[in-house]
Amino acid sequence: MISQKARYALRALLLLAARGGNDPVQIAEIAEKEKIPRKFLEAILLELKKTGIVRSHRGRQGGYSLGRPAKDISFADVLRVTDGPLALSPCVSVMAYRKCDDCFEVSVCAIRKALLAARDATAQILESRNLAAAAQQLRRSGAL
Amino acid sequence: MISQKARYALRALLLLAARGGNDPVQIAEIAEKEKIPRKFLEAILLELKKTGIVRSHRGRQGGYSLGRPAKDISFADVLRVTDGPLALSPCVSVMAYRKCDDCFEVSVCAIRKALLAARDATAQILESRNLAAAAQQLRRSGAL
DNA sequence: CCTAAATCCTATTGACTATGTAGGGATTGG
DNA sequence: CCAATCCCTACATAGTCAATAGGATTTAGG
Repeated sequence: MISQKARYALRALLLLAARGGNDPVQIAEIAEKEKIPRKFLEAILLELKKTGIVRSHRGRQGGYSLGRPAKDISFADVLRVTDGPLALSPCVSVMAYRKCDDCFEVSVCAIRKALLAARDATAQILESRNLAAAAQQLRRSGAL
Repeated sequence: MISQKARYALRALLLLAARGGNDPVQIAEIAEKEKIPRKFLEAILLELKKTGIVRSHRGRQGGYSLGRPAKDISFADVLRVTDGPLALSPCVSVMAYRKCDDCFEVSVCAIRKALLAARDATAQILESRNLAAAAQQLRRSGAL
């Protein structure tokens, strides 16, 4: 299951994507529109900023906007920031490989082979879904 | 990421599958061979038993054996017991559907559409991998 | 029938994580 | 300058994960 943090992040980013424009949107506004606890959202946006997914503008009239075109921000990008690797095991993670603590021999691990196939399937989907497409979908269904 | 519990469960089940035979294997033996904390393994096997994945024999000369043919026990079956639904969100779970707490309208949720595709891809893989195939793989590579 | 060996069951513990809150520091537009 | 805004650190609370403890129940075999 994805975390609540991930849901909040995705909702906030979809709002930014829907705005499209370049003027920053303030935390307070996002929090209110998306019913996200303000201080928690603050922390989430800060993390997203560190990875370049969003950009911030400080001071009066400040706020957040997307760090790159919405079509270049995938669901996988976001989930990796909020929830860590997509993989079901460190030994099948592409972005953050690590041997399992109790694995005696990676190359012959039958569990690993299955989890690797699962990771590839998940990553293929989540990397192909981006904010632009999702926002457009919402627009078409009249939800925005 | 899957839980440690899931790893232990899969390893224990692979051992049972490799034995093939019908005579029960005792907790103590599985724990020692697979380096699993004995009491923890006890709890895991108990859970697996409740869902029919394994069968137990009490009393002297007791122990555990697979509850059905190894080829009919998928990785998905096991992970659902130890780690809950495969889905990344309750609203895309087939085995345990539930509306997300803060979802205003399921039918137009753009997040849901992506997570649903991810679930289908993962489930397709994990339901197709079973203990018999995994055990055979181990046998071929000389790990058993 | 008695006992040893095994599973079954409930409760508890310690460490860690998830979700949020509090308070103030740093920056910048007007 | 000052007020609005993001930035940062610390803390709180509840829940989950991994493991342990201790005994109750069942059964094979003498």
